[in-house]
Amino acid sequence: MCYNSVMTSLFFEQVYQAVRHIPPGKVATYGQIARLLGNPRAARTVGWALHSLPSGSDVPWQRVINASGTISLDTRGPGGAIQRVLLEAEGVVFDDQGRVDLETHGWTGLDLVERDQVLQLAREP
DNA sequence: ATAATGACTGGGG
DNA sequence: ACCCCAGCCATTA
Repeated sequence: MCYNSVMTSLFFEQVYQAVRHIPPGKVATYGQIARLLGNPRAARTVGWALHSLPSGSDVPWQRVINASGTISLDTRGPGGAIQRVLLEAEGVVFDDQGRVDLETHGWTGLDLVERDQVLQLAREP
């Protein structure tokens, strides 16, 4: 529940738990995570949660991209470049326009039982 | 309590 | 298919 002495909110914890379930080589959408947590319109907040992650966390933040299949961070800058490298190292393929085929690499999500476990985990780590 | 802040989205043009 | 924009919403200051 604590990251670098910083207490995070329940919603942020739920986001982190959900993202931890995305397997290597797969990607999820900000909106997809938001819907999974029962807050379908909190996509921006999901981005904010990942934004506030400390470096060195065990959350595979790189596996979350936008609904267009592209990396939201500026891919010309260091952050976006790192995200792309990390994903490619997991086998994720980018087309010539920097897009990921969500049909191929999109995470199918959790079943209901796992979803409840995620929510529960976030509540009581 | 109020206002600002994003690693977002869906729809319209 | 691409660009623009209004709507969104948990967190911060």
